[in-house]
Formats: sequence, C-alpha cells, structure tokens
Amino acid sequence: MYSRELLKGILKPIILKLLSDQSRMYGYEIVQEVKRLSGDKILIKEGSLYPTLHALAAEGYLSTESVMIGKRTRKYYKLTSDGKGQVQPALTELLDFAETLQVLFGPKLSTT
Amino acid sequence: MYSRELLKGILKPIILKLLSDQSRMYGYEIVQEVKRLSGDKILIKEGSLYPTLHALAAEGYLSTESVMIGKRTRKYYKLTSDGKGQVQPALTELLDFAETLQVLFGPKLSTT
DNA sequence: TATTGATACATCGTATTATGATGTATAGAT
DNA sequence: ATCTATACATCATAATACGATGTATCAATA
Repeated sequence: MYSRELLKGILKPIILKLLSDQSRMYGYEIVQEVKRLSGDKILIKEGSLYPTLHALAAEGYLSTESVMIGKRTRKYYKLTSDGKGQVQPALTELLDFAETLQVLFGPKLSTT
Repeated sequence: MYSRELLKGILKPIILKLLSDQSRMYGYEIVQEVKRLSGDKILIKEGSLYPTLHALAAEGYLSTESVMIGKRTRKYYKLTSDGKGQVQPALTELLDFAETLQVLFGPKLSTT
C-alpha cells in the first residue's frame, strides 16, 4: 500500500476509467479489480469507495441499477453520457501527472 | 496545474529529492526549481511550502542556515543524516506509484 | 452446528495536507 | 510612483481517504 495521502485525487478517476472499460461494475467488484490491476498495491477501503460512488452519482456521472443476487443486493454503476465526457480529461491528467512524477523523482539529469 | 488533491503526498518527497541532488536550497529556489522541472505544471504555493519545510525540520530531516543577502534573509535547508535516510524510500514509493498510475490509467490490456 | 472468511451494502467522525488570504519587507525596472 | 520579483511567515479552510461501526447473506470447515 502507498501512503494514504498519495491516493487522494485518484479514486474518482479510477472509477471513471474502470467504468469506461467495463460498462458496468458494482462496488465490491471495483475494489477487487483495482487490487488486481495494481498488484495489491491499491486497496480501496469501503469507507472511501461507497461515499465516492454516491458522490459521482450525485454529480450526475454515474447511474445505478440494483440487482438481487439470491437474497443479497448488488448495486451496479455505469457511466452516464455526462460521465463519459469526464473520462478522457481525467485520463489525460493522470497520465500526464504520472510522467511528471517520473521526471521529478527519476535520476537527476545533467544540470542544463 | 494539476487538480489540487493530486499533489497531496508529493510535497515532502519532492523537497527530499531536490535536497539530495543539490545539497542546499532555500524556499523560493525550491518553488522555482519544481516549476522548471515540471514544465510549469507544479506550482508550489508559499502557503504549502513553508509549513512543509518547517515540518520536515521539526521531524529532524532538515537543518537550516540563515544567510543575509543584502538586507534580505535567505534560509537554506539541507538534509540531515536522518533526512538522507528518507530519500531512497520516498523515491522508490513515488516511482512505483507513477508506474501503477500508468497501468491503471493506460490503455486497457486484454482481459486475461 | 458454530465459527470464520468472503461477499455486499452503508454512514459518520477524524486526520492529513495543500492552499488562499494575509502580512512584512527588500530590490529592480518602468 | 508603481509594479513585479524576491523572500520569509502564519492561520483558517476545504477536500478526501479511511477507521470504526453496523447490517446481512452465504459457503466452507472444524
């Protein structure tokens, strides 16, 4: 796991990205998928995930659909068209940010 | 500039990295250097920088040296030996984090 | 059959941290 | 004179991930 603060600002983009790849996912599934994709390095906590999903829905970026699996409820989320419009800018920013981190923290270049 | 929250968790590591490359720097200089290295994408604000420098000093990772430049004070910071020990782990974490971001936000790979 | 771990949702208070606002002051340029 | 850059500082605020807590189903296993 990365230090807690490092994860700030990436949760909403992660959700947007996953839902642009998979069309619909439910909360627990998102946690597992991020865990898998990150090689167990990003473990989203329930206390972070559910409020964030609700926030994205309240912002109009996600719609929901509840499905009963046996006696258990499963709540699927998918991107609204507004939500789809958020994906590309978020990806661009995050990938750019990742590159900047590599410049900043990578080996020092000649002092030119 | 990146969204505000994205920068959380990177300020202390940035300072540690810069001071491991340059042996001593003062606050204003750090701001300029980060601006330069990031291609104007990371503009550290004074309200962030000075409290963070003080925090790192209080944690024992930085020592200070005040120099008068004309009538103006300039406060140099350098790594203590404790501080030097913080650099490598911070670099490792941040570079690893950057790679993870690229996996998460990069193009979707085959679903295997 | 009792217990544990995984699945699956939710809320709320807390901690952390970058920033805006504000303040002080020197110095060069227009 | 006025504006911009240099150079330090503090404090209240906002944003957000998380721990703690709660409810409940279901499969495995001791």
